Amino acid sequence: MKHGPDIARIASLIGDPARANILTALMSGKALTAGELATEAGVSASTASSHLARLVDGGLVKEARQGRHKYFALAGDEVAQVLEALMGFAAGHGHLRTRTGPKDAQLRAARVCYNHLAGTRGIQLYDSLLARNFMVLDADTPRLTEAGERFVRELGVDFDQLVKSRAPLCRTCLDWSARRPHLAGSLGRALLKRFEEAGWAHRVRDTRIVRFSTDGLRRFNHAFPVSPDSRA
Amino acid sequence: MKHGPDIARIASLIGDPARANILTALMSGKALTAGELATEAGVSASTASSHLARLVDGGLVKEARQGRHKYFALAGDEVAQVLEALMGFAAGHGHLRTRTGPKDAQLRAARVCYNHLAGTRGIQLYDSLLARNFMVLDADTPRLTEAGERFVRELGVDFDQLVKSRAPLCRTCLDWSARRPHLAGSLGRALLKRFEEAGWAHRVRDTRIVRFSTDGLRRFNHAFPVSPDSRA
DNA sequence: CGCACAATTCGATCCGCATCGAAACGTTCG
DNA sequence: CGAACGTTTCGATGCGGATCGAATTGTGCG
Repeated sequence: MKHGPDIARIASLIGDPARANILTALMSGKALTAGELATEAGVSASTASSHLARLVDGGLVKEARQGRHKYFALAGDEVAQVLEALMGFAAGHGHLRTRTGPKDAQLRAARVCYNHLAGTRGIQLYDSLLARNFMVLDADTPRLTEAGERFVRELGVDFDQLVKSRAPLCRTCLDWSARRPHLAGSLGRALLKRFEEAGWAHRVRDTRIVRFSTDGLRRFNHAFPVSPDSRA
Repeated sequence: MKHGPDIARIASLIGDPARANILTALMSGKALTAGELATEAGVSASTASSHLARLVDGGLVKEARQGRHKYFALAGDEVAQVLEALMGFAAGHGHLRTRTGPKDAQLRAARVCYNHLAGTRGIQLYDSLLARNFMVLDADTPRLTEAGERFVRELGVDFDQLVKSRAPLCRTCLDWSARRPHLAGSLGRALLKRFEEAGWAHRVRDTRIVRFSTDGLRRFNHAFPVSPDSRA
């Protein structure tokens, strides 16, 4: 009866409201302290501590002590993927959203998925790279072509640095609202960082929203064009 | 604090061992009766009934009364995707597999993911369609080209029937063991059905394993060739 | 019509665990 | 060293919900 892996164990970890709030908060990609997570989840410090211990034990969250605080972050891209998958389903089939505020529109447009760009802009980036053969899917996970390497170098990404770290360069991640893949992996991270450095966009404090400036958006559209019919 | 959708609600539904077993059983794609699911989950009939009611209420499972039994099935492809995502993570980070039996190897090779082909063979199929431009990713979800349409017609798929139903033709689904996309959607379903009809493969009773005959595998490899280096 | 079987409802039980406050521990800073 | 603060441990409390058996409803078959 019990073939597949122990899915109940980790689902029940996500299943508690307090822990779910913690994980959702960590989707911002930033490492947060135990105290911050406690207020974020709306529970006392002690309960939050207990929850965090369990999350770490379950492999969902990584901890790093720094002075007298302890910082927590998601254990990896894979955890973010699971959470996005859950959000994707819950968004459609959950009891209809209380009220779709303006925040939701912004989240759908561009947001950070753990540490890379997701939402409409994230999909645009992914599609554009594929359409112009800067990235191909032929055999393995998405793979950057030589032309693609030149391209990201021109954008100002420190490519040598990326290659040095062993982490996988390209990865796909399923999108939250539209059910479409976008670019994760260390390249996804690096690109988002680059956009921020270049002043194209900045994260809105305490949210996962990524706001593009009008000028930054123009440059982004120029760098990552898509065929007109797939514009969202 | 509480932006994103209600992920805790549905995660907690999956989080109970009995319900997780039920859902895993339903990943076979077959509709099962309440009684079968009860024994499968290892609980009494009454508790299973209660669980099933909750799963239906949560939108994870669909029910269909037929005579004096009630058949249950997963509510849709999206649910299967969430479950596969969870399995993918749990497989890696769960307490190391009790013992990797021969069944696991077969599951990794070829299995049914709700209703389409997954595992090494599923990935092979997906990659092959892309590599030969029978399918392209350019803008929207993967899309069958004209050449691809001819190709699947030659394989004996009733394509007109597929187009008539409104269900999306192509969809990607993240793989369980290797973290790679494979083909879901109505075309994915139809292809798996075709393989079974043609005698290339058959499902092993009461499992998600798909076993190819030696001759069937030869034909499959011929129909869906891949570049040698990506053979798994 | 009445028996057999599938599924559900009901009531009762019981365990897990989320939660908190207070106290203990560790670190930083004055 | 001592005070302030962040974090964790401990003990106690209470609630939700998983579970079962028995009784009930509903369906098919003889």
